[in-house]
Amino acid sequence: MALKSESGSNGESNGTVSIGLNAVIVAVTDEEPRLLTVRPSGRLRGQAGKGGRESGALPFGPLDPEKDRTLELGLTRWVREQTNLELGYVEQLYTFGDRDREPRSRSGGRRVLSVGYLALVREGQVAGREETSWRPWYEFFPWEDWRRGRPPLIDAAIEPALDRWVEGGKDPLRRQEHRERADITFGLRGAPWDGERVLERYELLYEAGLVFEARRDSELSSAGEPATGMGGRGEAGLVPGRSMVLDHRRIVATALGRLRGKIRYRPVVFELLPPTFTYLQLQRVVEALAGVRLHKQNFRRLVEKGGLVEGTGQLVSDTGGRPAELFRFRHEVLRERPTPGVGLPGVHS
Amino acid sequence: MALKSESGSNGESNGTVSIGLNAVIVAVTDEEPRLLTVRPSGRLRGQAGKGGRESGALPFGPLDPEKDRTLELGLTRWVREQTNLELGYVEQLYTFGDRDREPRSRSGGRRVLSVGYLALVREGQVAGREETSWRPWYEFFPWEDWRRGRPPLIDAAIEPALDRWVEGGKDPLRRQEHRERADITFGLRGAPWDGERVLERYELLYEAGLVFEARRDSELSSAGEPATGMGGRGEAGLVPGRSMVLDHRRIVATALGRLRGKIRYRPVVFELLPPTFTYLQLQRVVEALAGVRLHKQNFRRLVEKGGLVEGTGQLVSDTGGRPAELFRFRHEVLRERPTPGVGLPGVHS
DNA sequence: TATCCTTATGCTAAATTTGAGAATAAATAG
DNA sequence: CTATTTATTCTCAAATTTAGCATAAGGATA
Repeated sequence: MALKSESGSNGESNGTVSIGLNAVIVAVTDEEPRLLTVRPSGRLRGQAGKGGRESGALPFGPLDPEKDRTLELGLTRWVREQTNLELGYVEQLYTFGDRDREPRSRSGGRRVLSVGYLALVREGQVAGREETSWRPWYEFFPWEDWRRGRPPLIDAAIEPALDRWVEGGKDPLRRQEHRERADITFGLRGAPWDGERVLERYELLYEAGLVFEARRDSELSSAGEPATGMGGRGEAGLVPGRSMVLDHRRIVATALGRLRGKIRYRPVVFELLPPTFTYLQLQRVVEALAGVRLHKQNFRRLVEKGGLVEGTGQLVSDTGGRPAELFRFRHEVLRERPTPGVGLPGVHS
Repeated sequence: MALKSESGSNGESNGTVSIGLNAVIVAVTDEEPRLLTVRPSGRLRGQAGKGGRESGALPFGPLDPEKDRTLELGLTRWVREQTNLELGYVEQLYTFGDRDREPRSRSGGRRVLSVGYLALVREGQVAGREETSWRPWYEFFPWEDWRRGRPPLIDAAIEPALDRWVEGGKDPLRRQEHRERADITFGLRGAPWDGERVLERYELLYEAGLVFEARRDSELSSAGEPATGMGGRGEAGLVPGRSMVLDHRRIVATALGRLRGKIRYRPVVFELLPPTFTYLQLQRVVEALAGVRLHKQNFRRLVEKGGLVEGTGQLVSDTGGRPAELFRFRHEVLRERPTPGVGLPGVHS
């Protein structure tokens, strides 16, 4: 038998779907990474956050198959039209196509895929629309911010809840797997914390029914059994953290994980900084993204040795101490080093 | 004005497109990374390779919006149905949606997006269909295989061709940019070679009109001017390397780059190996993927220290020398180290 | 003004990791 | 038995990283 690809239409799909583009637009202001959110609307309004915690949504727009030559151009076009933001760095993240990503009416029976993008903009730029706001990233993922040490909510809320989830496993083998997975993703019982596993952590919490979206989705799905170990008990037993509409928090988790990985081998941080900056500014932005504090002198040495920046000779004296020199990104580094990123020196200052 | 997302349909697209899933299925046999290709068919047959060099296509299948709950399940379903292969490791690569990816008739006017996946299968497994074949990866990208040193075709064919491309730039600024880009992506004029920039290299060659696909696409597009610096001169001036249908070679380039990056921080190599293996087998697979030779003793030390494998006590004596011990992947490493990959020690044996 | 506080920047000693290869072990081919 | 081949263990020097110490240079304040 021949492969399907041998058949007439070249095998590239028969059923149709519509495509939405979602943008995770990130900026860092006041040492806080933020993302641009819009207020959820229509039948999504109030879907999340009924328990008092308000919810957000990512900006999105449809792909216009006629006008938009490429996905990325489509994205930058409607972002420009809607928010006046001119996206510099844009990177495709992932295409989300689970049928259940929108549990209720499936857009009139039509399947909706959404292509997620990560975009970085300079500090200070803001969209002027009323419905949009820059929200601190870590409001959605409080357990990801280790800049002031291990977040207390891990021991206080997450670990015990995950323990319950593990215990609730059907058979010993299942429980063993759950235990393993919980330990690895959240660095429990001596396992190390891996800053890049943002998505794994969110998905584990979802599976364990510990984030709002999980409960919302299971309540909405008329047929299916609810995910392991959760019932419709309001917000009781939920882990802290602002929820989002549909699967948007998952998309943001993907973005954060990707960005944390990327800063280490590509000079993307500079997309978030003004043209000139001090070493400390640079360090604060890296720390904000990585979610950890870094050793100042070693960070400096690493960046220096990497040839990532060059001094401008100018000094700024609003540092609260000795004036600091302003540096700028050294473009030439791109042709000198294979992986010009900011290696993260050991944590803590 | 409100964002579009405020409007009724939740903003997620209006126009419809169809979705194809493309799989880059990789195995390593005889120290050679190979990918599963199918013979191009229908109006694609003979589109590429008319100059004698035959062309290939990636296996693909449509997404069935009704049946397939998730994209990944859809992929594994039709791969299983068509090839009997049971995909273990599957990773989404990228969604390709350029309108011009298929220059001619656009599937009856309907836009086609394709979601590319990377799948790893164990050495030895092969699909039984006649129309499929495992082709060495580096036939498509001869310049990526540095295991026997810098590929001569870089100096012989690529560098001079890129020089011409650079010289053909319209203005000095353009030429400067082209020069920079050529140097960085191909490691010319003292710039280092970065094994992970596979896609950048392919795209540069495409832009410079040095791969078959570029010429094919520009000939097919009735309206547009041909890309800089190429004309319809048969295969003259093309860089060696087997071409593929549509944008499939671009997808494969994405896969190779991603895989090269990934082996360094996730233990994915083991997906390509039998359950037990010798150090040299492991090393050969890593070398095959990375496209470089590694220092044997240091590689061993690195893998050992990383706790990636554990000895089985069994020996195999078909090594041609002293018998080697068989090792297996140590699952526990996942909970011990944040980034359990095979760091690449310095090149050369 | 002298002192203290703060941040910036330079420097170093110890510990680790890496790069290159010598040395030894254990098989097979003649 | 000897040469050859691959496996495995060690060593040593060079490079990098970690964790601080020390000095510089502002502003604030007694």
